Amino acid sequence: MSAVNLISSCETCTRRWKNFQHLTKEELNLVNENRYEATFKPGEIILKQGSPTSNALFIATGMAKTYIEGLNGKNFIISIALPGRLILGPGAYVDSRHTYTVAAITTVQACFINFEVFKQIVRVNGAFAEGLLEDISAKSLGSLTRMVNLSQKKMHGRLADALLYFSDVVFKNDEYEMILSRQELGEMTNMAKECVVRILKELEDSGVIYSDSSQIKIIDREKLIQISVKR
Amino acid sequence: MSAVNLISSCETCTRRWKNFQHLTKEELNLVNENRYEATFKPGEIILKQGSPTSNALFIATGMAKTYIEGLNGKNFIISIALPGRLILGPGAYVDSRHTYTVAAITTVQACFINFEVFKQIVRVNGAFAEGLLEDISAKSLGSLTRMVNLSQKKMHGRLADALLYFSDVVFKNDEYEMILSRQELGEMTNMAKECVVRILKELEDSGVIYSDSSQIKIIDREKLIQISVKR
DNA sequence: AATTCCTGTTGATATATATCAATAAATAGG
DNA sequence: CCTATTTATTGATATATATCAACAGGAATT
Repeated sequence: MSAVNLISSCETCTRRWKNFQHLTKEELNLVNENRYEATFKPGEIILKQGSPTSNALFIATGMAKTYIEGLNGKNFIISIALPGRLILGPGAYVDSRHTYTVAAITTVQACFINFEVFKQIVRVNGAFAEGLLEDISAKSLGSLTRMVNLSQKKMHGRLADALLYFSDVVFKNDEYEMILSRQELGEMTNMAKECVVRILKELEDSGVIYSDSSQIKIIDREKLIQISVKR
Repeated sequence: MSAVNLISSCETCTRRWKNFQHLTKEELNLVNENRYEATFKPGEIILKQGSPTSNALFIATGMAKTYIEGLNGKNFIISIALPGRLILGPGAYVDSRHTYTVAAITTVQACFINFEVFKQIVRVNGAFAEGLLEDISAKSLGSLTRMVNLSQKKMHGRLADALLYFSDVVFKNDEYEMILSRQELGEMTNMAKECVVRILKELEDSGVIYSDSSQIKIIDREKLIQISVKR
């Protein structure tokens, strides 16, 4: 972890969380004075599940995975953490513990904001509080939808969902590098890695996607959406 | 639905949401002036998924089920709605639509609070906003935990979880009336109704619970918890 | 009381999915 | 550049779970 700040201030940061727009100059300064930066190498853990929520996290550059360490050491990948997004599990307002682990996938430049300061501003700034409520609500809605999808869809549909998530949310492109291993794709879609391999191959054989071990290209998006909805 | 209010005011209501303690007398009056009551018969729909979140809901007496209407008309039961709890899906702060349907199980006396008024108070009262954040966060954390449990546990563990939920959260008693049908228990634990029947029988045969079609009694709680954790 | 319509129950079977074992390919370290 | 280690792939098999079919029992309706 580097001790030198690469970002000069929150005020001028181009990748900052959208909700910071509701802060006064003084509040933004307060945030800026109570943040620190760190750089993580691929694979390194940025936040550990169960540790105290001393900080809210933001990613300036790079990508990370957020996951819950579940039963028998089996992980459950929740999302890909991206620049500009608040990374703060619901535990912050429940048991003051991080709900999930965050681990760097690429090199990650991270920004930590003191959570007590953050929380204090939430108390006095209604618009900021509402922005946080919107953020947490969106994530909560996402969890509910995902829970239903995981429960009611078969493997093909679940994997299609994951492929579309990378295309629509993570890379905003029909062609992208698959930054997760087959094992990890399984941890995201609740399937065994062998099944991930087999279904990716099926999707390729039927002309829906192109795939080699590290690259994915969505060729027939309509069909992929159909698979996502129907199975 | 009755037009007469059975509850005289929020100020004196003994079943009100805990977070109302942070409101000033004026704010509580404002809430009270912008609420209306209604009584629902078993089976009736109180809030419909997808409809506008014009109101936050509270239950004064009775019980309801909250569920998402998922794929192919298959429902997913989220929780049992109980008196004293805020019933407001995350959609309220995302797309202004109810995320799930709420249907009465018993006769339900419900209290509707105008959501715009509610939201306005959130903006100006920091402690109330924080209380709402805690409430929403607790539900979000619950969803995440549930998602992992549904994904990683086998049928026995999932059903054990449901039985413990009724005991610990809904009835606070080791013996209770099973207010859901086998079909609905399946919609809560993601299993076919036939499997619910079979596993309930197994649990009874092995002396963990007593069960007839409408009554459940937890006989060996330790063992039930063990099944919940291990399978 | 007869009828209808649910819900619950049971056994047989089909299907989805995980696990196991073996090998191939890719990657990291020396 | 070679070796060690992880990751990907494939086929065979085991397991978990859903579906189907048939019937029983209760509650509601006529």
